Amino acid sequence: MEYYFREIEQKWRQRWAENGVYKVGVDPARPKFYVLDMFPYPSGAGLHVGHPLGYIASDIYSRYKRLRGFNVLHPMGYDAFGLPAEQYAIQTGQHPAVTTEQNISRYREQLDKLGFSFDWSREIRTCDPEYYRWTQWAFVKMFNSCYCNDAQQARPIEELVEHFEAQGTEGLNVACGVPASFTAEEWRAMDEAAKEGTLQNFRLAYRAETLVNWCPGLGTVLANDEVKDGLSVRGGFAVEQRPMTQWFIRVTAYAERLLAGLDNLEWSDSLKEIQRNWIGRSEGAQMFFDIAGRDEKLEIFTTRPDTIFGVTFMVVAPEHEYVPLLTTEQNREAVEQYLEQTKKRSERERIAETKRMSGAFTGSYAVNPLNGKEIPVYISDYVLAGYGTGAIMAVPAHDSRDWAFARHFGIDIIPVVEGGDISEASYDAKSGRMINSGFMDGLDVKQAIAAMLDEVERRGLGRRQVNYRLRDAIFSRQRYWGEPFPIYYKEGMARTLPEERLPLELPAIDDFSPTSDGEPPLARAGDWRFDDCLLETGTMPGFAGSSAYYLRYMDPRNDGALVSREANRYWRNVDLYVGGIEHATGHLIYSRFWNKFLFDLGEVCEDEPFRKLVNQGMIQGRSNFVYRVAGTNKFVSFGLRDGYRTQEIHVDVNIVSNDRLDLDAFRAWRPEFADAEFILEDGRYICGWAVEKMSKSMFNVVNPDSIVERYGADTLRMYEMFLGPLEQSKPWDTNGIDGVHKFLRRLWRLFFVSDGFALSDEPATPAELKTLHKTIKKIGDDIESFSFNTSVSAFMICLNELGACNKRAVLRPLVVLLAPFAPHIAEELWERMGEDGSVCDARWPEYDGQYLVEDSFDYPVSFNGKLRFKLPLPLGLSAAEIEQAVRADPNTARYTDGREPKKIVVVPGKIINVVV
RNA sequence: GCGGAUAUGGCGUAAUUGGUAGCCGCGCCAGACUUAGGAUCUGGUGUCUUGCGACGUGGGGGUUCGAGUCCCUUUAUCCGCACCA
Repeated sequence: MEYYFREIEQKWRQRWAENGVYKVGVDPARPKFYVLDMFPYPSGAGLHVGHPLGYIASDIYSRYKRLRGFNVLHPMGYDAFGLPAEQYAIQTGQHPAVTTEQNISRYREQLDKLGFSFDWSREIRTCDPEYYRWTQWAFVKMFNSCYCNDAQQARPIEELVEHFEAQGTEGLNVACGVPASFTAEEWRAMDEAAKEGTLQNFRLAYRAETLVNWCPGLGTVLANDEVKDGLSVRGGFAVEQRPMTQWFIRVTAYAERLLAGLDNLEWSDSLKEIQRNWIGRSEGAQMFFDIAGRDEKLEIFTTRPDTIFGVTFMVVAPEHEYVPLLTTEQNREAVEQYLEQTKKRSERERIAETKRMSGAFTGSYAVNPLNGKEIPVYISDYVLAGYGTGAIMAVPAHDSRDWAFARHFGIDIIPVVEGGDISEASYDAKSGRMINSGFMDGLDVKQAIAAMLDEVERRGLGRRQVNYRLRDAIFSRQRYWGEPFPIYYKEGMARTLPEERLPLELPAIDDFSPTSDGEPPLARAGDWRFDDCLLETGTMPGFAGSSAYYLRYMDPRNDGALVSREANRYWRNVDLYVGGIEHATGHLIYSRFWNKFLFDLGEVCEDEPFRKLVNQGMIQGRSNFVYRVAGTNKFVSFGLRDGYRTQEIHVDVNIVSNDRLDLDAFRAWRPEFADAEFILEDGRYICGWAVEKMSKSMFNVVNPDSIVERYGADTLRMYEMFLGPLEQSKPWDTNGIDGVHKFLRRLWRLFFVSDGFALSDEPATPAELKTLHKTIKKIGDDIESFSFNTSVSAFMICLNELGACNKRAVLRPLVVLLAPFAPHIAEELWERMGEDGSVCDARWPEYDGQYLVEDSFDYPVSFNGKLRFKLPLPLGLSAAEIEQAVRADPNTARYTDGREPKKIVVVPGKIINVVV
């Protein structure tokens, strides 16, 4: 009987849904396991064949865990707020809610065809008010919290106020934007607005004016992880730096915990490394330099305090607050000209011109605190306003940027570390002996750093300091399709909505572009007010909704809490998270922050959200080409194209199979090719190919629906796994899917005898048992280690070895093994075998070690490392006995020319090596 | 520039973690059944060589009885960060 996959798959999809086979709930009697996929943004283009890769892997793992007796939570939902829907709305006037809804149904339809074991009763959408209510709720909590550095924990803002009332900033160690210092009296003397202004400096969600990434193309600000190479990640529009007042989340308060927490996570080293670099911890010193003739001091940060004797100038960022103060009358014109010039340069140009040094002398001098020398202070945009203090001490001898600057402006270059040649380039050494450095002379760089740090603190020139590259997250977007802020403004002060007013729902508007005076679209809503006060018109960024969604899945319909204590204590956190590495510096940082914050509040019981994380590789496109003979409508096959002048044209990969073009389909593809003629090789037209990004314009997008239609979901699932290691990026190549499909068909046929379903109850032979148990062990080991590609191979090997076996004793366990990979066919066979219930609830077979043990072994015998022959010997011989057998073997005499071997190396069960 | 990863037949890949390199699949070749099939089954298929055999895991060197695997060095590709002081 033929393997009629279409009917089988449809039948089981329906059955699973009707019987709620994948519904789960809290069950203290069973161990839990939480498997999560990164939920998709439902884009208009629908799913392509690359999207399900991670979902298939996580589904296999979920089903496996379930067969192993775990209560598996495996939910799915949609990250439904976002820019593309809104951009589309601006163009077409269609409400984003409408298009999003349409896209979601399309996604659901596509996902349903793939046989996932999602518990859809737990579906969530970030744009659902019942969901984003809890995003807003968390934001209010952040607004009302600060971060105590001593306790390393978020604390209620009231505690901070109490502290101010009692002792001002005295003894305060709370994360803040700019250091503040005032007494209790001064605090009490402040009016409400001043107090609020002060508190903003400490709140975990706060408003501040700083330089932000403004994207005119999108009409909104963006967080650092949303900008790449000076362009917006979404849309690729230019981004500029602009001072604006925006909402921020004080992620930096958690920098140390975000860094330390990585150590205990089962994440790939490369992903951890990306996060470590993004957090960018560096140890060094904060130091103050006197400004000649002034009371103010210039504060800098350096990781190399040891090089202080090599400092020959100072540089401050163009945006530094001291620039007006430092600029003398004679230099005013030059400085202003430079400021003008840097302002005009876009972020992109600035990045592109990193090698060109530019700057201006301010006219002021700073004093080197160690040797009292006066050194000039410059401004230059190679110093960033946003990092450290926006000012540096420049050591041209040992820093390439400082060196280039010094060369350009003719400033002294004084070496302080021995061994480099500084005439042509700086000597950026991190070790070596100190010279020209007073008390540090002769010390190694490492010792010198320690010595200098002591000296700095002893003399009160500054102190040890840790700096982070991580910035606070810009949290507002001047857009419509996002979570509204639970914030209103009264007397110029931001206030949070009372909790009972949440969710604050998005108002209906019909024009999604900014207002004529540049206000965000929400300003168009007629009644965007609370208590007669204006509500915040910005909305939250994309990462807001995805930062705690894994918690909501635990208890998705709870209207009294984000997640109940009971559900949270049971499901705890995500045991396995599968998703793309592109979220390394965005979502995966923010949700860790969000979770830690909720942990501090006692709302959740785990400090880290995702215990183990697997990054599936990206699926690239594999394009096909035809070769048109120049100036004709003739197409020459790939192998013959060298004889012609040809033009390479992308051809739809869906009308190509194994690089062989379907000629009729090609003629029908586009009118211009209707009369195409072909120059064939061996009667076929062979296409060329290349690996490219999967995109419509390259005609290399493969839709999973078409594969499911042609081969079935089970084949697609297994083939995607068979393609290669899960974590590796690879092109989608449909060549070879036949092999997997053939496997399923062959397997199917084993269960039938002359077209009728029939299994033999004969006992299995030792050889069959050996194959079976080998496979059980292999599949189990492979799933545990996410080597799904090799497990698919193992199934095929198993089938090759079994031949025409149709014994229940062998095939029944095999069906269970197969169930995670190809659930539909497994379910069908399970039913036909007369088994009770769903194969989902079967027990994973245990392998029996006795069948894996060999009784003899063909020892490869090599002479001086070269394999010469194989010697079959029974297992269990001692090394000495094996050596005896080798000496006695006539072959040995042949390869040693009759001489005694010098040495015989025996690795029992592996190899024998004879050294002659 | 800094950090991370990868490199194996015509192609995707595998290798018990230092022990017979190339499992499994695609493709290709041959055959069987058949005769419009892009179906099914069987066998073969790293390179060179008529053969014996030699060579072979990006290149070069090393450790070892033995290296795809470990060490040094180098090249190429991909990813992340990027004037981060």
